[in-house]
Amino acid sequence: MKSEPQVYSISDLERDKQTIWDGVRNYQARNFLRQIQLGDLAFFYHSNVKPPGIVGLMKVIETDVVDPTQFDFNSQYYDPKSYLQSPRWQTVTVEFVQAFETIISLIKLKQEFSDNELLVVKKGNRLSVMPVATEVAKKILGLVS
DNA sequence: GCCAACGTTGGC
DNA sequence: GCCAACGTTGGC
Repeated sequence: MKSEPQVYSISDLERDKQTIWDGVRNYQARNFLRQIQLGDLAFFYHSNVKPPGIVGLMKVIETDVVDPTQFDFNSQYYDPKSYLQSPRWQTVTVEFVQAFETIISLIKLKQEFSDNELLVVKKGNRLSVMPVATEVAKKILGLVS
C-alpha cells in the first residue's frame, strides 16, 4: 500500500497507531482493497520520494470500511457521484506494526524480484494498492533482518 | 522538470 | 462503442 510520506508517512501511522486508508480513487486498487482479509499484513510503501520503497509493516484490523472522505465536501477525495445508500469506495483500517530500520528501496526490490513476482516493480504500474504473494512477502521480510 | 503509462471524460 | 484529448501518478 503506497502513500506519499509528505501526505501520510509510516511515522504518522506510528504516532496514530491506526488509520483508515482513505483516498483511493482507482477501481482496480479498490478491488484489491476489497479482497483484503481481516488480519492480513501489508507493507507500507513510500512513493514519490527519494528513494521510494517499503518502509514498514502494518496489519489490517477492519475490512469493508466506507471511505468517509467520499462524502466530505471539503475533502480533496470528495466524490459527487457516490451516494450514501451505495458508497462507491470501500477501504480498510490498518494498524501500525513496525517501521523498518532501513528502507527496502525500489531499486533493491527490482534486483530481487521480477515484475511477475511483485507488481510494484512492474514498469508503469501506478496502483496504490497491490497484492503481494505470501512467498514473496516472506522473502521481503527476510531482506529486513 | 520530463515523460511513460496509464485512467477518465465526453463528443460523436 | 470508439477514441482523441486531457489529467494523474510517480520513477527517473
